[in-house]
Amino acid sequence: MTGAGSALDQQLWDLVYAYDAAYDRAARAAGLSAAQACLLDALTGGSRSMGRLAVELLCDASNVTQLVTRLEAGGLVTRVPDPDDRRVKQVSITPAGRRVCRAVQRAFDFPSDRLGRLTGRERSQLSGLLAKLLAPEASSPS
Amino acid sequence: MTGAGSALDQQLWDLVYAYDAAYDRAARAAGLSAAQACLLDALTGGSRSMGRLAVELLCDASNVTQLVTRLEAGGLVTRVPDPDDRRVKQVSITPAGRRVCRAVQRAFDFPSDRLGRLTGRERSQLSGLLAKLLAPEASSPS
DNA sequence: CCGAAGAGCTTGAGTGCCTCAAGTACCGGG
DNA sequence: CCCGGTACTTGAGGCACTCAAGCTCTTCGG
Repeated sequence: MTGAGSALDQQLWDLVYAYDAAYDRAARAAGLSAAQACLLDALTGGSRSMGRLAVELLCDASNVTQLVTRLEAGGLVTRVPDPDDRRVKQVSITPAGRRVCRAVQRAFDFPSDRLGRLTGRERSQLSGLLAKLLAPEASSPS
Repeated sequence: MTGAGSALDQQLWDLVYAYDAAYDRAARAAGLSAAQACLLDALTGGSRSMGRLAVELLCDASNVTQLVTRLEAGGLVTRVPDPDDRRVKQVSITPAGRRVCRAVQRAFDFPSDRLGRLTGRERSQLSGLLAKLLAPEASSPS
């Protein structure tokens, strides 16, 4: 009725909705926004330049500037000029930032809680199905 | 390494991310924000009061006021005082609103595209798994 | 019938995310 | 040395969202 509409569509919507809400709650519980939590998480793998963060987070460079400014004000990241190329700023997570990041992960119990309801067999089934859903577009040949 | 971290966790994240992005693109292609598209979609089932919308969309009443104001300015919804209780405003979708809403649904090809990759058997498997994930908390007994 | 309590919506102030357009500082090649 | 391009920042502006106040209207007790 509503359009495309099988029950599966609805389930998918519900899942995404619940997931988003849970992530937002987890971030907020640690005093961050979802965007800030994402940025911080991206830094757990090591320093990144502003530009690289913009690419990874799929957003504008000036947006990264603002996010980093806020996080830096909170002492969660540092932003230092790269000696090799002084145009570049290297952003790193601080120990405090790492703590907060872990707090977010701990508070984000949605995946473990929910996936924990499945048996090992079900999990691998789900993984296979998701892989099929997520596979890159098999685009038409030239 | 990153934390909780199985491949399944990552797949779930990727799915949600792709889903969100697709919805946002679909809404934007129709000239709406995601929030506006949600509100419009909620109205396809019939008129709703402002308060009811706030409950359904899980947000503040004053937020609804603003969203409706914008949509009304675009001629996509109407807001008329309820004759039975003149405190209440009934919000309804207009024909133009319905058209835009359908445009969003048409542009939001993510679920049909992706779910369309599965066989009927796989879809019902997935549906079963999602039902398990989405089931309300089986809270502990007294 | 009146006045107080409360419901429903709006307004105003404030925050954050996000984008685009300009601007600044710096690299590298001619 | 100058010029084009790169990396980041700044400024302006839009939208989503929240909280506190305010307004209108209903309801209920006296």
